[in-house]
Amino acid sequence: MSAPTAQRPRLRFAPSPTGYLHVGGARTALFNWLFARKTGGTLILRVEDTDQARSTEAHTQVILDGLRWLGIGWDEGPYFQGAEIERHRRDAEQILATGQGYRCFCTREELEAQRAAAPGGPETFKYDRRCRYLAPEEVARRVEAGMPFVIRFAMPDEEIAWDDAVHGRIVFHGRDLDDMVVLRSNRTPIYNLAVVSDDIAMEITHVIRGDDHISNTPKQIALYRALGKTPPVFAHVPVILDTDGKKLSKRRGAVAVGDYQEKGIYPAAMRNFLALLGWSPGDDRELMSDQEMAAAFTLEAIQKKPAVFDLTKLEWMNGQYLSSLPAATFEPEVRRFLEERGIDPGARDLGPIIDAVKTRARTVVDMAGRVALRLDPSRAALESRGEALIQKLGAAYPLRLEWAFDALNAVPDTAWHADRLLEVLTAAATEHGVKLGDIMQPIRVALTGDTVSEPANELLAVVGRSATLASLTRARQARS
RNA sequence: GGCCCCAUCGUCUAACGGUUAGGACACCACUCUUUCAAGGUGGUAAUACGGGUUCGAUUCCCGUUGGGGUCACCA
Repeated sequence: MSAPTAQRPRLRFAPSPTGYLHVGGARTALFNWLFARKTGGTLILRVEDTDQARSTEAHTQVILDGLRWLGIGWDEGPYFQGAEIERHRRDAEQILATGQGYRCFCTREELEAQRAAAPGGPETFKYDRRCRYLAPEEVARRVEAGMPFVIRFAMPDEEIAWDDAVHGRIVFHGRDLDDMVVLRSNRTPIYNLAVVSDDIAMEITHVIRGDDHISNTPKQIALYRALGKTPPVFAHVPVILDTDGKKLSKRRGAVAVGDYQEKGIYPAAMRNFLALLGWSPGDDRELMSDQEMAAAFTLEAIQKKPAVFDLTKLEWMNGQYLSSLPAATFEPEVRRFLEERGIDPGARDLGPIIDAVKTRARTVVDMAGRVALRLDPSRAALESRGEALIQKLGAAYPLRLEWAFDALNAVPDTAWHADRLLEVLTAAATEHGVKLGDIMQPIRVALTGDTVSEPANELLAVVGRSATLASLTRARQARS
């Protein structure tokens, strides 16, 4: 019962607008996107908003924005499931009309009572199918009397199996499955029916979705059969776990893609990292472009087991992107961050500063922070990563800053460039009988509050003469 | 509890019967730069357990253990 592989695959990503865009969902979208690009297929975005209670317009926006930020585009949509209720209803009626479904008059209260009284606990409750065998006259009488009813699907007592593209063959049996409701008493469709109805209407050929849908799949396959249609290829991708092996949760870390945007993760790095979470090209490549990933992508190469989200590796990978891309790539984003911090770089060209710091930055936020420090070193007081060095040096710290000050003070503004500054500082170190590093490192700490930066002479060149001298004076006085 | 899925270094993974079990992050060491990083080189570190099948199992089968998913008039 393999899928109808049409010439061009048709994929869909179908989020529910009941919250933010989860990184797991983002990765599912990414896999769909890569597969579509690999095969020349069409990716459709479908918003599954049939849960009126929880779906909101705002959530829909957040999800679309997240996808756009990540750089995952779609070819059709967004379509809204809620707009297709009439078709869902028709499909439910067809199931009823062909004898594959039945009216159930049991009330929620009755069902709840039965569930509560289930011997093995509420989790073990299965509907006893009492309405399935109601006499036709009785059904007619109740309908006549205006009794409310739902339409249930009569689950066939047969094997339901499929060849999952990532898991291989998965086998269920109809006897283990409930006679699920497909149409509520208020005539609105239940999820599984809506999904199947939509996937049929959209001629979806490949359903790539989360692992948590595995148990829905046999139910949906049964519905395809009932509607006389062939099911698509299914590919169930595993979930993403937190460092402690638990499901990624809001409490422990960032789960929404918006969180990563705020952290200063670069979208291409995020795509690269997410793709490698549960998938690999089969060789040792890690830093890959979208084109390379799409070319190497196959459903079969997706990992069966859940992957742990390693933020450290994401940041490493992000750093790789930051240092290899031109400064102009990040300038708009850096300006945005500066603005948020109330820093106005004016007309100054940020390019050279970004180039100076990008090798050492792991996130765009980190990068922007370093840029801010070079624009105005007086902010260094806010940093404290150089504290250990200052403690270690003790009285030598202000002394070395004094040497640096004297040497630099003699350099005229017109000669204030990296090469000249290196000569001057080297001479000063020699004169006082210390290593160059012994004078460079205190300068670095005094200006940035950090022990890590570009070469100190380059740093000074970017910061400028007056700001440098002012900073050295301030740092010295603070410590003497 | 029923049904289903899963199991290689701490983490992401490669090896789809024969490898000294490879790569990456992290960590450690060395190296380069008369400075910190970055880079380069090297190192520590894994096939959950027990049975089979086979000349030979990370790989195939069964079981155990351990994780996970799911069981609504939610999606």
